[in-house]
Amino acid sequence: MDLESELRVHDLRVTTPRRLVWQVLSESADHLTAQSIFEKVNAVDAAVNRSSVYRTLSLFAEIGLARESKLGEDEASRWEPAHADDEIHLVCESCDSVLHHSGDVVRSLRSHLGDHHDFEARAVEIVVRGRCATCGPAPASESTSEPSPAS
Amino acid sequence: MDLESELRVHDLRVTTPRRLVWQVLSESADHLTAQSIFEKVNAVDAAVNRSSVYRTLSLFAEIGLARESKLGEDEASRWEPAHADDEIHLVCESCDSVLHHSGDVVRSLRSHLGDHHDFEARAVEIVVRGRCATCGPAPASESTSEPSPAS
DNA sequence: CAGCTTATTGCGAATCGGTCGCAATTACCG
DNA sequence: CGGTAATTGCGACCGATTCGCAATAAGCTG
Repeated sequence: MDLESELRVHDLRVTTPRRLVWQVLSESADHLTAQSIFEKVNAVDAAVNRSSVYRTLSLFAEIGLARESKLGEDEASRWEPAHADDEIHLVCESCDSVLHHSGDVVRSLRSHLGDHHDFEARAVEIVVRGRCATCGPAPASESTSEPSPAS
Repeated sequence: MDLESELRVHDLRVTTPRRLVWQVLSESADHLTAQSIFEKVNAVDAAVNRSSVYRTLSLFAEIGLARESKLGEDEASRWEPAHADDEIHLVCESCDSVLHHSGDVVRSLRSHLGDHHDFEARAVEIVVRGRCATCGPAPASESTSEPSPAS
């Protein structure tokens, strides 16, 4: 996806903060916090301010380049390049990894709500917290901790 | 549900803040913010502090009396008496009402993730934003009028 | 390239939801 | 009626995010 043209389409200027934020965002596979994006950007160009990063991120969200999601029960927002809307987040509480899953859940939920409950779904947000395949199928009956707990 | 016994089961003391918070929480049908709960509680007994309300709410969440959810994209957490886990929130962006919906979505999502993806779901959170039945099935192509913003 | 206009930035202060440390209370047990 | 640990009230604190405003610079236009 081309940042420049995407910005131009919306009559927005191509600036250093925007270029850098986009670079960081699209290069990282992970779900980053605004803070860590700021740090990465700042490491490249110390002149870029935190506010600009925040402003740029919400701008990107508006024009559909980025997506914000609150994954942790408490934590700050996480950012990622925009995806298809039908993505749900699987957050592993053991290793903190975040998987994407796109199935027909969202689609069928949408139509179910529309058909039977007259509710027109616009945005569907699904976050599932649990344990991923790598961290073992079942949490030991007691110790609720990392894959290699110090017993 | 009986607050006193529920607290006693967990070796917790029955105090004024806890009694009042529970009263407010269970009497209101709505999804309240900690702030508004504090205000209501405070109106009854001005001696109750904000911190206590926060502490009480998270305590209630821990012992399964209350449930916290982030409904708005940005807003503060909302609180409600605990429900079955299989509840999803339908937030109407036109009238701001919040409906509950319990279907097998959650259940089937759980088993699907478990069966096909080795992901053991613990907590499933689904928030659907859109338009409720009352606010009209389809948003007029332009005028985003609010039929009856209420509750 | 120089000049102009105005979108965007940097800066720092402000806001806001929520948490914390600690001394004063107070619920509950005997 | 104590004794004692759980809980509270208080106020300072925190981290994420936002805001106002003057300075800067992107993108014309000539």
